[in-house]
Amino acid sequence: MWPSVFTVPPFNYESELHLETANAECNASGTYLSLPPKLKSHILERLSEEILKLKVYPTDNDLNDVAEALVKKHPCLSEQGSFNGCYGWKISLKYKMANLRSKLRGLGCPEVTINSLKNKNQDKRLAASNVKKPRRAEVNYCPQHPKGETTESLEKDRVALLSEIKKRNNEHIVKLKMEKTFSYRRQEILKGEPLIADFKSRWPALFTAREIDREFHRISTLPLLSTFCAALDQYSPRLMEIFRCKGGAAGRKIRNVMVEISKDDTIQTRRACVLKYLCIYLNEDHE
DNA sequence: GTTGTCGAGTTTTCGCGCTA
DNA sequence: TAGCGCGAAAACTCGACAAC
Repeated sequence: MWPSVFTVPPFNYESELHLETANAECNASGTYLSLPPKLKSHILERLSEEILKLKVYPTDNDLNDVAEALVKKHPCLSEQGSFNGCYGWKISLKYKMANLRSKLRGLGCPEVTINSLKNKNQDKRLAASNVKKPRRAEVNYCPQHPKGETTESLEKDRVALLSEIKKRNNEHIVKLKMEKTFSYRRQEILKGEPLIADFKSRWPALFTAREIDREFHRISTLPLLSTFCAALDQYSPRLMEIFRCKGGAAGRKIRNVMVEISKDDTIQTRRACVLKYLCIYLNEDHE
């Protein structure tokens, strides 16, 4: 997750010494540092390393955060003539990240190679078209294959999974193979954008409650069920208020089902009922 | 309609090592 | 020490799409 306040990383000894002296001079006499290219290059390099730990595609606001944090920590780096003192830094970071992505693309980093022109559909082979990047909470968006594995070897594991899933008491093996083939599955989804029915026939093992929970965890590093239930519990009182205010046929239906809670007000019943009311509220089949 | 962003490619700048 | 070539990094351009 992008931090609310970006922490500027420490630079190498030489650069820190340079900045320390320049900051002292800036505080004493208000003179800003005339930046040597080598120092600028090192600063951009270190900042881009830190940004890369969080995002391959930082937004304009993200880069603004970084630039602001930089001039806040090192006032001598403020730019005269810039409306906020760091606009030039933001632009340089933007270039730096774009060049870094080009470098990573050349090295085969999957998260950026999926957006290279040669990996786009022929009819939409345009740079800005359909750029795939992690959405909120997607930590392992497009991971690399495990060491020593290739697309071909993982395809063999996928085929093996089709028979493994049919065996009894074989959950452990299925779990291991699903774990192993995660990167392959992600790349298949992101590159191929398959239809759900096709994907389901290729990966039937994924469509079980346990494996969906695990897959969610692999992508977001969060446990799906407990995260969901915690949020459900948090919003339940407010949802109940909304349901009570609902009028019409849906309102009557909800009030009929509400009797269940009065009979057995445990946490499980309450959760089940809130989900049921939500279905009715949204005019969907709660059964 | 405007602004920002993308990948790819190009140009510019800079530093380094070598040589005379 | 100046001049040169080279490579890496930074900066820029392009033509398009996407988001607001």
